[in-house]
Amino acid sequence: MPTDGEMEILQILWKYGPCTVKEVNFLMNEKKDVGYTTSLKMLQIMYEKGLVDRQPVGKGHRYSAILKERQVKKNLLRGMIDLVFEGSPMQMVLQALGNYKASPEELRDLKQLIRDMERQAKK
Amino acid sequence: MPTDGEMEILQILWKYGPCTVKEVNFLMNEKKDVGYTTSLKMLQIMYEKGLVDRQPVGKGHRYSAILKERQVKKNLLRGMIDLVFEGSPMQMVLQALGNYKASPEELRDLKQLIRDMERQAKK
DNA sequence: TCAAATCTACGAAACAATTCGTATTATTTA
DNA sequence: TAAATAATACGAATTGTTTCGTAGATTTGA
Repeated sequence: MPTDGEMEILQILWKYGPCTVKEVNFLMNEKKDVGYTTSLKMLQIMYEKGLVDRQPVGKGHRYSAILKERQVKKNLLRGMIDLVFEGSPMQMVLQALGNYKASPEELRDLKQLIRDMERQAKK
Repeated sequence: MPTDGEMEILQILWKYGPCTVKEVNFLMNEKKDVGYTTSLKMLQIMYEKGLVDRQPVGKGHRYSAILKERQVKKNLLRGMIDLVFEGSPMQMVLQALGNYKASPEELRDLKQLIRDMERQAKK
């Protein structure tokens, strides 16, 4: 499971596709100050862990995420639900949506989702 | 912000109220093997951090959570939403509820919540 | 009373995450 | 070609978490 720091890098790779260290470091610095070698080291460690792949490009490398965004987020969510919300997704959802002001579009999406869930439940 | 290990203890304190180290340790061991001194040390560190309070009871202590369950869970959720779901609660909710089979009661709660949200939106 | 148990303090080991300095090698460019 | 730049490797410092061992103090109960 990726750490928080690794998640930041994964987000970048998912959003922008395969990147060089330089690019990753540049994008990282939009959120916080990080030295080049720090970004490099993170990518190297993530490579050892099998979190990212890399292709030689010129003399350097271009790193890309291996894990699927959807899968990772699902797992992280699962972990949080188990640890914090007694294994109940619904409890988390209720918590997340309490005092959240949704836009009309979001409400529409949400209602659509509920219709889907009701259809599921009938089966 | 509590670590995962600290969360496990907080969950116990929230659920059962103020506990002695012995009680905490016993309840911890329902989930995983932990030595008594480990539980003690965690509680001591949490006490130093101000995560728990304690009252002397007999020769020992009885520890209680200081942080409010609701507030902590809200913050953890906030962190996950920012880190993983681009700051969008709705994105997380949609992810959490996709392929989740809700019970009729849960669906009822959810629909009620949406009605509340719509009323909110009108204001 | 004295042995067992209970509770606590202290410290340290083990591990992992994060950060960066320095050195090496290769490449570009002036 | 020599100097600047770029990419990498390596290692180490720092910090935090989790886990226990050991030892001291206190209480209990046989």
